[in-house]
Amino acid sequence: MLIPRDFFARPSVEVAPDLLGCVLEHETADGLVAVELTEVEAYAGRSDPASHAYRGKTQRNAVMFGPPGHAYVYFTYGMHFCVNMVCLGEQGSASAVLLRAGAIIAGEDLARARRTRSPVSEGPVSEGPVSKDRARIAPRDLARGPARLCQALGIDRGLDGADVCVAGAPLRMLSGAGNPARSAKIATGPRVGVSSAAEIPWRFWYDGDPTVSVYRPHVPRRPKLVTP
DNA sequence: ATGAAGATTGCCT
DNA sequence: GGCAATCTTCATG
Repeated sequence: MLIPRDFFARPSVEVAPDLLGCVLEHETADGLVAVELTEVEAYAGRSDPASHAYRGKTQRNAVMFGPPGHAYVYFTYGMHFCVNMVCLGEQGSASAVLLRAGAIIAGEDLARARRTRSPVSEGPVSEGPVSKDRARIAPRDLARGPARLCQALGIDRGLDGADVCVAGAPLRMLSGAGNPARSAKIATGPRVGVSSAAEIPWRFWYDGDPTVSVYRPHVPRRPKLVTP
């Protein structure tokens, strides 16, 4: 079932755990890919130093300041896209939930084809360079990580601002099967690297699920070496 | 105008 | 475990 907009009209920390088990579908000319969410992370917006919205509204994050139930897609590291669900749009809170990982439940072949191309290649799946031999990606790794999830679903900046609460829209969010056994195994934890509000559990995931991304501490790159 | 850092990933040793 | 790839955004001069 399509998720009603009211679902997203709450603080992101409340929405995040409820998104686990929900299904994000993207339908294109190439076909349909559906992902059941297994890991998400909440961002509080203006009050959150780690949020893109912390320093106010810009062209890039404008969608976060809009109504809930829309996708905020951003480009990072020169090659990756990540997708968020905008929550509580009113009051300029600009909160959102980052979709970090999921399990492919439909369109696995298409997802694998997309994941086999170079990260930022545009256009039809039938084109674009195939990088080395990534043809045999394990199913659990197809959408394991925020950028991988976007690539598997074929999400790019063109979907920034897309409404996921409209039936028949290319990108839509469906409610999950409501598996109680699974819901009971939701793990939470603080985000690493953010000192403020560390007491709030920002990350939510299905404990033990193989598609949950592995934590890799962020290492700032050393400054570019200047040649004399 | 210019530069540094980034809600990451894949490949290298 | 380390580092390159690659470019947009934001802050500063």
